[in-house]
Amino acid sequence: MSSLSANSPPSVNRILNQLPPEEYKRMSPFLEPITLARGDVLYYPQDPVSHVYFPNSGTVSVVATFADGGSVEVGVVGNEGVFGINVVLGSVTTPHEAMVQLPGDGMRASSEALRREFKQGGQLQDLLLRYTQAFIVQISQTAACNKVHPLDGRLARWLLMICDRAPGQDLELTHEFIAVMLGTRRAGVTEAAGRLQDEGLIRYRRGHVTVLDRQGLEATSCECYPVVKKEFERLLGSDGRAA
Amino acid sequence: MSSLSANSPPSVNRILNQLPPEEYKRMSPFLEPITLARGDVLYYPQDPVSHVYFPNSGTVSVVATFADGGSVEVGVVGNEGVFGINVVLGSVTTPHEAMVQLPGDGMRASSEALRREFKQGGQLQDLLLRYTQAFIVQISQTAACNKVHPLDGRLARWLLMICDRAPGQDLELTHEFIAVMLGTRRAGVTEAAGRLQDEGLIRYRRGHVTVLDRQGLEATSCECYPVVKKEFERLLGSDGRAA
DNA sequence: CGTACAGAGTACGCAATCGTACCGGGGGGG
DNA sequence: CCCCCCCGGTACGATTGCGTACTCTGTACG
Repeated sequence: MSSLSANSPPSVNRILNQLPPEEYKRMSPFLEPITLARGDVLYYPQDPVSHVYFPNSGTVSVVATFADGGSVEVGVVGNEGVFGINVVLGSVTTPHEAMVQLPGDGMRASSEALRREFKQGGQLQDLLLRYTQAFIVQISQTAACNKVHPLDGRLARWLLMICDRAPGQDLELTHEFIAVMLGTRRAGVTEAAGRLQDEGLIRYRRGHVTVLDRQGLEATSCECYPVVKKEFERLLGSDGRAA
Repeated sequence: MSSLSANSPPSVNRILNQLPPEEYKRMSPFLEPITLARGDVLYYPQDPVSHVYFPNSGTVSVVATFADGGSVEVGVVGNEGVFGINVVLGSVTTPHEAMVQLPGDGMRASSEALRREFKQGGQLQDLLLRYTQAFIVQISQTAACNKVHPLDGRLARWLLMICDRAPGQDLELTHEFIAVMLGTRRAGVTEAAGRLQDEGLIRYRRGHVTVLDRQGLEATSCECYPVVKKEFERLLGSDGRAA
């Protein structure tokens, strides 16, 4: 696995990992380890964001929620990034929700500490801004994708994105949960996932999805997957993981 | 019209307008006036962005394009913002296209000059980052909206967003053009626009759309319009325009 | 060992939108 | 002045996905 490449040991947050020693030292008093448990809601819409999260493993979904109870994922954060950039951009709240999708762990920093360090203008600023740009591309592509691409391709793309941010090929996911993320019916996911399984690309059973044929999935996925992946690699360094 | 409010004279870019005099003075040698003509493409996907655009009037659409020729708008920039933030975030290219939707004018700065001034960490940095956050919210909400909201509501929302950034109520827009922005069929826009017209909310004729009943449009629009608008007002100041 | 329940399979009619195509009118250019 | 073409109205079947609802089956728990 390329996950052992120098740039990105597995289970280490890649932004923190790329900080020069002295910057990391400055920040470390304000960093505390945390665990991310499945389904944890880090923030509800309009909640003040008191801490910024740097996952080491697991994934966090950024989700837009609607008055009628509907919801759609707009972005995913794994160990390649950070949740809470809004605080360095100038706002302690966002209208979106952040919830843990795949469990894992990570570090978090208080918003004030991070903002203070950001203002220093060092490497951290640079990394956070580059990540912001990559994240914007991810959201933008999702916006377009949600409109024009049919479910099968979007499901394949979503599984790949999650898989890129997960330690193995086996993902603990239910159709129900995937449906919430993709903004469709649970039954719709069952149908689409069934088709992917028939083609031998994935296998699933009661709350588990296993990726069997990564290349096949990429072929089924809509073109949005490579677009975003390439941008992440270009902006945050390519090492085959979480890109 | 509230467009005469102190913070935001009509036809002045609100980011440049909020700069302290000395910062504006530092930048002014690198600013040049430009006109934005309908249909101009400021940048094609993957083109290096040599200049950052600050519209005074008119609107610029950020559009995602697909291999099959399809396209969807992911965001709009008017005099409340800037096109090209990606260069200060760390990348001279984006995978998206920027095209002029409503003609107007504005200023542009060379990417290097802007990046240099941004690094100074003054008010410009603050303004650009806050705008970035607002823009992220706009894109995110669009991502979700594109998936779950029917065309009528999305069309109403889109017209309101454009109207907020236009000097008057009369917009030079064809159904064809709107269809490209919303990522639907031209015929679909004709049908939806017909319904809005039947309800007396808008009137249109050969390339012109006039907003007759703003409040009615807001009532028909999906909930995404107020969500984004409030964020823009909160982050960039409220003056009733371009928010 | 039994039961309760979450997760998944499936089916039905329906609504929205698609892709396409053809038509008519208005207005600008030759 | 006329013609052409851009713009908009409309129609058609096809498709995708929705809402709902009923069923079945692992599996966790008592």
